Amino acid sequence: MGAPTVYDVAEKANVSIATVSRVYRNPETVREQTRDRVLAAARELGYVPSGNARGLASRSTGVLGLCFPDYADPELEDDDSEQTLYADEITRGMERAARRHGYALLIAASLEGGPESLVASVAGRVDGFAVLARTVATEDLELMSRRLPVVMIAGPREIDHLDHLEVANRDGEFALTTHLIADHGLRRLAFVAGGEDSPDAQARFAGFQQALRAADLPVPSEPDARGDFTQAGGREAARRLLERGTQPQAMVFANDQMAIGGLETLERRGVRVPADMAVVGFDGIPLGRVVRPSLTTVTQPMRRLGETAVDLLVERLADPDREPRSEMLPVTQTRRASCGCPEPPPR
Amino acid sequence: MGAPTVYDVAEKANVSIATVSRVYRNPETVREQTRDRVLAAARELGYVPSGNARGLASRSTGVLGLCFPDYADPELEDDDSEQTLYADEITRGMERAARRHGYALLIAASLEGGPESLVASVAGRVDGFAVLARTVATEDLELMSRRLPVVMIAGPREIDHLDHLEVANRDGEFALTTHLIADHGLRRLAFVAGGEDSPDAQARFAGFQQALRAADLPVPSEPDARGDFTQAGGREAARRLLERGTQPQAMVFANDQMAIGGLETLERRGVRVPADMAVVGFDGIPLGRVVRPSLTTVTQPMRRLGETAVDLLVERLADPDREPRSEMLPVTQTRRASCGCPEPPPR
DNA sequence: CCACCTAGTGTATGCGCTTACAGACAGCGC
DNA sequence: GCGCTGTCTGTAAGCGCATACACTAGGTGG
Repeated sequence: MGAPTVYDVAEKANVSIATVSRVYRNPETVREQTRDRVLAAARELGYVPSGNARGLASRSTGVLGLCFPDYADPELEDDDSEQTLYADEITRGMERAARRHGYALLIAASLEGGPESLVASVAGRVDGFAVLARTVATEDLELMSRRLPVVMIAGPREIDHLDHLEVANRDGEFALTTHLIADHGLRRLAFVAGGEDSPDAQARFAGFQQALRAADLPVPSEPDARGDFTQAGGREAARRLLERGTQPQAMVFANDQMAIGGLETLERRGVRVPADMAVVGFDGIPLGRVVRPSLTTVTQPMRRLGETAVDLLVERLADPDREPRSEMLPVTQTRRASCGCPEPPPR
Repeated sequence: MGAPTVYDVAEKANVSIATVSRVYRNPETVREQTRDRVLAAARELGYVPSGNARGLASRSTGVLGLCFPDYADPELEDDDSEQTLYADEITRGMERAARRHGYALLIAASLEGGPESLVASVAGRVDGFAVLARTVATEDLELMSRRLPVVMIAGPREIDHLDHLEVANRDGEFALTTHLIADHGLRRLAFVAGGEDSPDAQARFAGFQQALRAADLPVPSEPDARGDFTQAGGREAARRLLERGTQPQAMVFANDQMAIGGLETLERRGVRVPADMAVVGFDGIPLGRVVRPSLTTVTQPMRRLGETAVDLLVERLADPDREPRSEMLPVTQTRRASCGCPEPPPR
């Protein structure tokens, strides 16, 4: 029953446990002949080093953690796919980068069970972790960051000694809006915001405003409509915008899901896109490539977000006293048909 | 620098380390007053139990692992979304179930670095793990399964003492094909297979054959075309099928991505779907709901797959001598427009 | 030929926790 | 009053490994 340990291997290979350990930690310090004997014994016994013991002795776990929001309610399905995708792609990026650095990745969705259990389930098991958005209560973050490196991804920068990572929401929306104005000659643009408190949506709106200002167009102080980041929200917002007195020439949605919902409403109302109405989103989800007309959007570097998060953690692990860093990742513009640009080839 | 330990807390709370430990493991065995004192001290010190030490002492890590294929090549983008989605949804399901059972989830994509590193990075860190598809080399599986519970998800059952989990590929394809024949009166059906060695695709083809046989239609011994599970593969396969002498009335694709590629080809060639050609897929990816015509398919219970995997692991952890189990999860049919059924309402 | 290194290995300690086991102390019935 | 029970807490022995340090054997240069 009991799994084989260094002792078993040492005995079988006629060496001491220290040598067995060295074979795994610093193979170059062990004579080749001895090393082979140990590895043979290990293989024969089915020995695998215990991560626990190793971690305890070397006071490091070799594991990085990621806390992300648990949108994955069984009821929800497609409308949450942006959010899960968001998390999934970041997870993937982190996993790759972590592995490259020799770490494994522990993931933990939040909510349910309270933050207490989240913190407990992650902290003490990892060497450092990343927090996606506002997943973890501030006080817990405070607590944890006293113990180990924490990097905040796309979340509020409430704790200023944490490393921090975000995407250029504002710049991206500025550039995209400017594209509509400058390249397509549009003047009446409506902005559909997301959740009230989403810093992402706020930054995007700011970029939108900035673009109007730069073009000497009237700058609204509030978004023209508000959705909740879902397709349904986008459908509804588009409906309301169509019912206003003077219709806009373009709808700028704070994310792709809403934009796609907006396209549905427009199609049903017989409004031609992009001829009568330009539509753009934000995020760059795969769906945007498939809907008709295909969606012009700002593509976020999700995977790089995850990779960079790991890089920051690894850096800090190497140098705990390094100054906290804040990085902003650039976004790219994806011009497709819904803004009036030509449909890109099918690849 | 050193993080606070039980000793620090014990000293501050004027108790022994055993009591501190008990406060966390078996709170009910500690007098309330003592417990509060300990918790207060812990909070003040910022104490969090070390997972390593805990695991070592109690010989269990409280962590479950998941190994999945690393499709996430930076080059690939949308065409791999089915596969990543597959893995992501299962991951999500596992994460939820694991948390429900009090476990955390460690994930590890394979490839790159060889199986050695995969095994090493996961085993010895977890109490058990799930393997998605043919992610792990058989010999490593053999090795690992001697040490801890392993459940194989949707992979070959090469090792018969492992718990095993799959979806009803054959039944699902049988039912869907039968729907085309019985409800839509189609007689000439073509099957587009996936990768040569995919057991999933094979089972689906078997279901397809079975349906033809049941309807007294000629049963092909080989798929009519073969793709590689990508949209591009589907486009190409559809093209070849159209160039054959007698065209089929329906194309049955082994997965949704290929089916969507097929739709593209058909649209470009002016073949009306479903009037001139029915198209069905398999998987139930979100894209299928959005493409026009919307895709009829067999929906896999991805998330439940993950949840069930965890259930199996937890069961086996509780009773290591239990007989190995093999479960087959049912699939559901999703009838949309591409087979000739009416377009479902937009939700 | 001896002091001195170097490469390779062994010994012993401790990482921070869990958990038998033992002890202390109060309440209880006889 | 005594033993007994039950409740609460402390003592101590590891869990499986990493690693500082000690040690050995074989060079090396003087």
